Amino acid sequence: MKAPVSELTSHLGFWLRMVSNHVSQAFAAKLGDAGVTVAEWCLLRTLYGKPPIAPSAVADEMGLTRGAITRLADRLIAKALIRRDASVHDGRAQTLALTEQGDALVPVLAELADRNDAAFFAGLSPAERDSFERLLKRLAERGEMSSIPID
Amino acid sequence: MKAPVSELTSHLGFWLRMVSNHVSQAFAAKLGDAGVTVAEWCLLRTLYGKPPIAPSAVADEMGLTRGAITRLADRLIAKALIRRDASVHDGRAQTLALTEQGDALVPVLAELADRNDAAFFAGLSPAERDSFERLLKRLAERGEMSSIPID
DNA sequence: CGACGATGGTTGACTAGGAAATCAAATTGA
DNA sequence: TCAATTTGATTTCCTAGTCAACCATCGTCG
Repeated sequence: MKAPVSELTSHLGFWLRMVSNHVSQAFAAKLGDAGVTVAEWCLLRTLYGKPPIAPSAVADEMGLTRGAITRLADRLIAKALIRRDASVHDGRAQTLALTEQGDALVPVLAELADRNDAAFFAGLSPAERDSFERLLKRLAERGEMSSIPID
Repeated sequence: MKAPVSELTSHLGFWLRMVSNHVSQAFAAKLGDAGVTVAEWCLLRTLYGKPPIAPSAVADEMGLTRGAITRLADRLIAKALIRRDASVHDGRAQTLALTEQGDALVPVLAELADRNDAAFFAGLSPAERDSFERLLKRLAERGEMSSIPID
């Protein structure tokens, strides 16, 4: 007697991904209206309220490669939302920082993020939301997850 | 007095994505050892135990475009795991079906999926896992999510 | 002091997906 | 019946990542 092959839907990971994708796609659509992608938002938010920071540090924080940060930064520079300057101390190094426009945009996008999150989890009671958050954070901690999730 | 701009980490969606990405990446690595991607696994599992099915139906089920299915199928055909045949009834239509090798591989990959899921959620008690699943399914139902989540 | 390995960043080749144009076959209707 | 529309699938072009090769500069040590 052979065990049946498990369904895709029999895994918690399946439902996790399903819900996660929908939340992100809804958020991506809202951000899209504002002319930025999710990755761009993450970079903007990462730079917000901090002194200029090295691309390599951003790469570590966001869990992307340096090459990805170079290109991501290129796009945001083209949109005049961030600035790239040569480091004073190190001829190889660069720093990334928000422009005034970028700085002004972050609160607007943060508001979108707040609303997206609220809308999606409105179906849960406060107690359920709390429980959900606790479980997610426990899984994150246990799995030693740290970098900002992009895709 | 201005409200502070919310942190990335202040959103449930952030933690959801974080955990979801780690589960998927761990699974992707395991599948990678077996020579397939997550999307390929989803397609293989979708074809398993069914009569030959149209690419367009697969696209709907998996939530990918038809173009994506064409290419995904191309890759799996190159690996001799699936077969594409012209429909008898309709000169435009094709059907996709597992080859013998594909059929034999699915249970192996399903086992990987089972183990990946079990390992990741081992940190939760049965009651917690149950609660987590219930919440995810409620969110999925409420958000009218149906297609298989790929990325 | 000067060569040489390490480090910071960029670039090229590749992968995987989406949107829209395209092609061929089927269906519809005047 | 046959022209027009619709439908199934593929293809082209674009976006956004990775990996690995590369370039320049820094720091070290002989």
